[in-house]
Amino acid sequence: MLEMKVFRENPDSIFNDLKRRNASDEIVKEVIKLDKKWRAFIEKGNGLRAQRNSISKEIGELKKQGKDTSSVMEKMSGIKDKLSQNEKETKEMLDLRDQARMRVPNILEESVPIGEDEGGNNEVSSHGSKGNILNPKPHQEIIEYISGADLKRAAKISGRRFYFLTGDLARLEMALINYAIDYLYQKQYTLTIPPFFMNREAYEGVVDLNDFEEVMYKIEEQDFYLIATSEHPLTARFKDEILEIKKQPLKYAGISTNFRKEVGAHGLSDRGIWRVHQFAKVEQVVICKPEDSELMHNELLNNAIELFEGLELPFRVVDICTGDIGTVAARKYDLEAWMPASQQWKEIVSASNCKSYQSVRLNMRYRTPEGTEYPHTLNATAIATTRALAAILENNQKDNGSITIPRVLHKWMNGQEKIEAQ
RNA sequence: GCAGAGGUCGCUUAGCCCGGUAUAGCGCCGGCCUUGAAAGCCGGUGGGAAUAUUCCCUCGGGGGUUCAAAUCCCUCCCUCUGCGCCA
Repeated sequence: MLEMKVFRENPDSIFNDLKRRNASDEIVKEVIKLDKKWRAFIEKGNGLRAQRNSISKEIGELKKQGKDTSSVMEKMSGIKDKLSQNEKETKEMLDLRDQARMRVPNILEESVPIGEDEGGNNEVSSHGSKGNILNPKPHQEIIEYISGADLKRAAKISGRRFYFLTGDLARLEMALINYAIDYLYQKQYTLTIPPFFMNREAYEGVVDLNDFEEVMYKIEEQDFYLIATSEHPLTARFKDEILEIKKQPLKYAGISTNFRKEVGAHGLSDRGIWRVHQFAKVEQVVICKPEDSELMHNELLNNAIELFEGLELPFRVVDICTGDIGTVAARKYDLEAWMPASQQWKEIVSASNCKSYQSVRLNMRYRTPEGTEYPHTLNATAIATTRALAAILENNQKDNGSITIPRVLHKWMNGQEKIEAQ
C-alpha cells in the first residue's frame, strides 16, 4: 500500500506509473476523492468533539459549584447524536478509501523495462556455461533412476505435487540448506526460523490480496494461513512497531517449509519436483532506510548470484518488466537456471525491492530525528531446494547416469562426490 | 486446559481501589558548556487534520455505563507465575 502523502502531494507519480503498466487509473482518482471526503468528516468530527469536551468541562464546574446543569445537558445530547452519526460516516469513508488504496500497485523504479508479459523481461547477465550433455534427461526421469524421490506414493497419501525426498537427494537438500545458511551467516544475516502459520491481518500486510485465493492455504475454521515463504512472517514480524534502525540495515536469513496452492498451474514443464505444494527455502529478508534500499537490493541479488556460481550451474539474471512484476515489488530481478532437457531458462530465484509498500500496510516505522518514517523491505531467495535440486540433476548428469555433486556441497555430504544410478 | 497476576508514549514506570486534559527515569534529538568528547544543565521527544495560531485522537483490541473512562462493567487477545498435559 502506498503512503497517503503520495496521493495527496504527488499523484502524478502514480498516474505515470499506471501508464507505464498500461493499467487504469480510475482507482487512484477514487482514493483521492474518498480521502477528501474522509478529511471533511474528520474536521467536522473534531469540531463536534471540541464542543463536547468543553461542555463536559463546563458541567464538571457547574456540578462542583452545585448549580443546575439541565440546559447544558440538553445541548450535549444534540451534539452526541451528531457525533455518533459522524463517527459512523468517518469510519466508513476511511474503510472505503483504504480498500481502494490497497488495490493500487507499488510505484515502479523508472528503469523497470516496459513489457506486456515475461517476454518483455531483460537479460542482464549470464553466468556459468551450459555444458555439453548428450541427450539430457529431464529431472523427473533422473529422480526415478537414482531413487531420489517417490512421487507416486506421495500422491497416494497426499495428492499430486507432493513428494517423498529419499536417500542421497534428501541429503543433498540438507546440504543445500546448510550451504546457504553458512554463506548468509558470514554476511551477517541473522538466521531466523519463523512460525509457519500466520493470521489474516498480518498476512494482508505483505501480499497481494489475490494471493489469498491463489497461493496460500487456509486452515479450516481458524484464522491461520500456511506461509508461502518465510519472507512473509519475517517481514510482518515488526508490524505496528517503531524500529530503531541505526547504521546497519536489519538483515535476516529465514528458513522454512513453504506451502503453495499453485492454482491454475499445469503442463509438462511442471513435472517432477519443479512445482510442488510444499518445499524448503532459505530466504533473505532486509529492512532498511529508504536511502539504503537500492544498495541492499544489489547485495541480495549478488548473494544469490554467488550462491549459484558456487554451485557451478549455468544461469542468467533477468530484469522483470512492467507486465510481469506484480503489485508489491518496485523492482524485481530473477535468476533463471538453464534446464538442458527442455532447453529453457527457468526461474530459481526472485529478488524484490518492495520499497515502503509493505511497511505502510504493516504500519511498521523507524525513528528519525524528524519523526517516524516507513522503512523499505526487500526479499530474495537464497536457495529454494527443490528447484536447485532439479537444476543440479539436469546439469550435472553424466552419460553413465550418475550425478556429480557440486564441490561446495561435499562437506555436508560426508565427502561424497556423486550420486549413482540405482 | 485450570487458577492467579499483568498489558500505560522507543524501553522501564506512576496513575486504576476513590472517573475530571497521562507521572518520572532511561534512550534518542537539539542547545549551553568544552580545543574535542564525556559529565552537568536547559529544551524537545506517539498519531491525524488544518496552520499567524490551533483542534482532535491515543493507556492490548472491541463494546457498554457516564456530561466525562487509563480509571467502572462486559468481552476477546496476548504475556508472566503455578498446576495439569506433552515432542
